[in-house]
Amino acid sequence: MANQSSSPVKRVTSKSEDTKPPVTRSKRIQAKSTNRRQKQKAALRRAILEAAEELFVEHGYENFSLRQVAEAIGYSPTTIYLHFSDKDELLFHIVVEGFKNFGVALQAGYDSETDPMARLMAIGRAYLEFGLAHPVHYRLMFMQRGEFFLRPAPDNCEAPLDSFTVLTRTLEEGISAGKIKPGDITEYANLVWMTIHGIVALAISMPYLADRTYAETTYTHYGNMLRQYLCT
Amino acid sequence: MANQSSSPVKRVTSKSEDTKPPVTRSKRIQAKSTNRRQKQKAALRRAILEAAEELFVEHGYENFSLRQVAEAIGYSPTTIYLHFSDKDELLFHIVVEGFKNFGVALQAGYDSETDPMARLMAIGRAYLEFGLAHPVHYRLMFMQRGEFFLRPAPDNCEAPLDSFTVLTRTLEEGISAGKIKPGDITEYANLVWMTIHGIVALAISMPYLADRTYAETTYTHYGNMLRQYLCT
DNA sequence: TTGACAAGTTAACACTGTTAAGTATAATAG
DNA sequence: CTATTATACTTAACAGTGTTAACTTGTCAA
Repeated sequence: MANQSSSPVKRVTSKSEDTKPPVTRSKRIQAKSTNRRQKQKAALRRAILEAAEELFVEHGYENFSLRQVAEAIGYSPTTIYLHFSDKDELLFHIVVEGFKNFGVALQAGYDSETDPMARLMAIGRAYLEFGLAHPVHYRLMFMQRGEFFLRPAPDNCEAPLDSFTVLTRTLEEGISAGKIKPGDITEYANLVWMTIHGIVALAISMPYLADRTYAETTYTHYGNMLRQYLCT
Repeated sequence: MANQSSSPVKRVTSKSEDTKPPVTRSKRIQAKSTNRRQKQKAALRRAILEAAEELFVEHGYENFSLRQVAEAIGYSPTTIYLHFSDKDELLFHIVVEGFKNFGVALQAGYDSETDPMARLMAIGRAYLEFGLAHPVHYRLMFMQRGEFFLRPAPDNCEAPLDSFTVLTRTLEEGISAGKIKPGDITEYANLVWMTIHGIVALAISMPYLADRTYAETTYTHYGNMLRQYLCT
């Protein structure tokens, strides 16, 4: 245990490479210390994000404040600025998280069927369900802060736009399989996206008028209309 | 000129009816005075509304403040509260004004054609143009404050919902004329509304992605799809 | 032990919507 | 003609917001 060289000869390992564990005790302590500090920092960052997510869903976009987040995690409001440049960056991370779940939901719709047109309808249904289940997220993602949509994702997260590749792929496969009329895939994707967005968006913005029942019946019409238009 | 009875006999006219001009000079002055004051009050109210409208369009929903309005009209912020109960009521009046223009635009679309299906498409086009021309209003009306949609209009203004009667009427006439497949008119109206809303809303929320060109091509598809679905 | 750096806090600025209290002026009553 | 009252409007304040600068405190390296 005390078999370590405590001689003043210091520079045993190169200073710029951390691949191998340091030799001296002080070096090891130092390494563990910085490691612990980094973990604490990451933990606090995650705590901020989780509290922000929760409070955002609870209070909505308009009534979501950094001071609430600070109070929730038991830190001073300015501490948040040590981890996020401003409120927008925090919101953007909520959006990225939302698109992650959104993409998974659409993919699950794709996976639930094998026929291209059935897949398309399943994706549409997944889209609808996501919007109705997470209205506050959906608002932020598609209605309030649309500029986030094209913003490059922070770190090895997929960009919001990537959530839609499953849609274009479905359309491609449908055309290739001869089940969907040949046509511009981007135009098709926009048509599908925008129309289903209308249903979801109005159901969210005017829940009393365009509630789930309305959304359902409209979705049925929407499905029939789309099938009639896209099917060969 | 001085031929007026200045005798102390006062109560010639009944006190509760203002239909006839008062007899004594003091009564006449009083009447004109209150009239002038009422006009001034109404003028200030209108000035507030106009300044609010302008600043709202200029700065958008998020950055629109009562203090800005007050500064624009040269009054203290609290003066606004003598004419409107709170910020929401001011916004609601902007919405009502927006729906007025919106209804006129849709009606103009209706009037521009005679065939029911052509009218439907003209209404859709008018809807699209309104949204693209007045994105800030459209946001407020359909995306940000959807709860205003069913709120009863203030005074002899038509309610927001009334703007859509032209749509249901067109569908009715189309079915009656045998040009549109029989079906539930409300469901048809919702289908038409929600899908066109999706196009407009995304064009507004993501102008860089779903710009006018995208909206145009999608609208073309939308029109064809709708025709195919609704036409007999 | 000293100096540098990191983490976090306090105080402040410029805003926001909104309310209560105060003021000056005009209309009315005696 | 004076006294009161109502009207129109303002000032000051409250509680809240995002954000910045300056300060304190603790940890580590030399």
